[in-house]
Amino acid sequence: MHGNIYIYNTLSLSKELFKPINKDRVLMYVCGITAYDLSHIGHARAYITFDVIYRYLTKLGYKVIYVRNFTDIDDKIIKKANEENSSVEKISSKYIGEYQKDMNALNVLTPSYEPKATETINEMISLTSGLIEKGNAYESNGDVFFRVNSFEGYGKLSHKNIGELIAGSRIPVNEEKENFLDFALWKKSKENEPSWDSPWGKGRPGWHIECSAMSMKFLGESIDIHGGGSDLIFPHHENEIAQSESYTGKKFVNYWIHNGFVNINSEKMSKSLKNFVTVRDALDKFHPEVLRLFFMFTHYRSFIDFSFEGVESARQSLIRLYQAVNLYGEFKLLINKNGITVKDGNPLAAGSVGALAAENIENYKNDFYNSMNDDFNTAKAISVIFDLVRKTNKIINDSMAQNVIILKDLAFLDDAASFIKESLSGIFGLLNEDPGRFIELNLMNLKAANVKADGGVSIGEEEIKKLIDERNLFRKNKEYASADEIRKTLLEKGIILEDTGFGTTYKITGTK
RNA sequence: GGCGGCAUAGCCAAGCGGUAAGGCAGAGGUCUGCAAAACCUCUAUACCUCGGUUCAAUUCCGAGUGCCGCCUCCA
Repeated sequence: MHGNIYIYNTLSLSKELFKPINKDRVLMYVCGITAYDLSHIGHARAYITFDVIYRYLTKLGYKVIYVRNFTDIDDKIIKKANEENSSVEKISSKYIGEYQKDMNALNVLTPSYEPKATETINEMISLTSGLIEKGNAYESNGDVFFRVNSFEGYGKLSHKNIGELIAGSRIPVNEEKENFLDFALWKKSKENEPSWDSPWGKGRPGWHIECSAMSMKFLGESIDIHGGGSDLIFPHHENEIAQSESYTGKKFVNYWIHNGFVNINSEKMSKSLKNFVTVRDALDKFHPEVLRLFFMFTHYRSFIDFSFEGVESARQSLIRLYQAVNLYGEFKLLINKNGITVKDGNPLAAGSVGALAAENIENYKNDFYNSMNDDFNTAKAISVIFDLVRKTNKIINDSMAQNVIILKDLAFLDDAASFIKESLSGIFGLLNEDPGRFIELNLMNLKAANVKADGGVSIGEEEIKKLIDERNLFRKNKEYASADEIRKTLLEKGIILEDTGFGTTYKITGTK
């Protein structure tokens, strides 16, 4: 364990010391998707946010039981099924599948449980019955509504005043309801809609009741963390509290965590504005780790503007991280080949090899964990990693220049490398690719982006290699004019040459 | 109208009482025949405005301005 965690709780609008109900275990529930369409990057941000929280708490040693549900019965799904002449079951299972593909691609870990609403109907019915018995709900012509006035704490999460809500309402009054704020726990089903038998006739569950039912079924009556997008605060989460606490008489959730929204070019992302970006589209243009890093550069509660420039910036940053890992790998290889002398002893003169030997990896670790403990401040935690990267790059460069490294620096380097790996990979879900391959692919993309990816290349690998050999012969003989001529010829065919310490490599950029 | 949030360098973004993290871009340098890549170094003297509290405010309080979200399905 690394210190105390403080979490911003929507209930109190402030950061609170995190104390799980059971000190070794965390019960966490996150509202999942309604399966009727492809997921967009807003979903990606939400689930990456909670993925990092899940990974981090697990890393700290907590046994985290994480539930993330699927809403597979709902008005929108029914509408979509009708439009496509399909069935609710087919539509929901299709989009659940698509969602899982997206989450896997984004390296979002699978929660402990992923229940579907339709698998929890019995629990919802008994919850609803119980609420009627207690006087917190009433049946009205086949529908069952929650009586908002029966729950004293209504509004405590969204910090709303019920009286003002009524005053400001423009919603047409539903005649079946006693009060316009009352919300449906059970809906009488219409013709050709999926339905289940209930004490109130055939019907289907309302939306809010499912999360209470699933949360209680898998995690119990009181849990530690409940999360979701900030748009769910009202009315969804407010309603969950009302029905759950009325039913159990216990506090439903101790810490409410809500992530901020994703905007597109400073505008709210919405279907009516047609500025939706699906996860699919984003992954088409960017590596999943780039997207993860992009989100983690901003605190999870802030809104984030999704722009090409922003993600591009994150991509360059990720390359820098991979370059550092790569540099370290090459350096270790050099040491193994005895290209660098490892010597014991004290740091040499200030400013040269060993001047950094006093660095202690623990300082960086503490900074990192303190940042994460402060309401999961990934942006700050990442800055610590970048500091470390600069430090290790410098040590390696200095050592390579003098072909010598002292033991203390080497030890620091090894510790730093494993810490970078464990934090970025384990907690942030990054750096899971082979560094060399990642760098090559991404630098290639960078160039290709300026030319058009489909540029025709009218030259084979054999010929390229032959020309490279010819050119290197010219270079060896210092006949640079001829050497440059070959480079130019290849460039015209869409091939860029790069002379590295390991020989000449080439990249295909296309010619258009 | 009610509730909540945000305003920090060219761009993005942390910090939130003791004098400005990090990333991208940019500029120098190292390396290289040249180039590319990489690495290093540098890059904020009114932190939206005006008041107030304080020895000290970007950081707290008040007012203002400008954005944004929720109040209706929504991650």
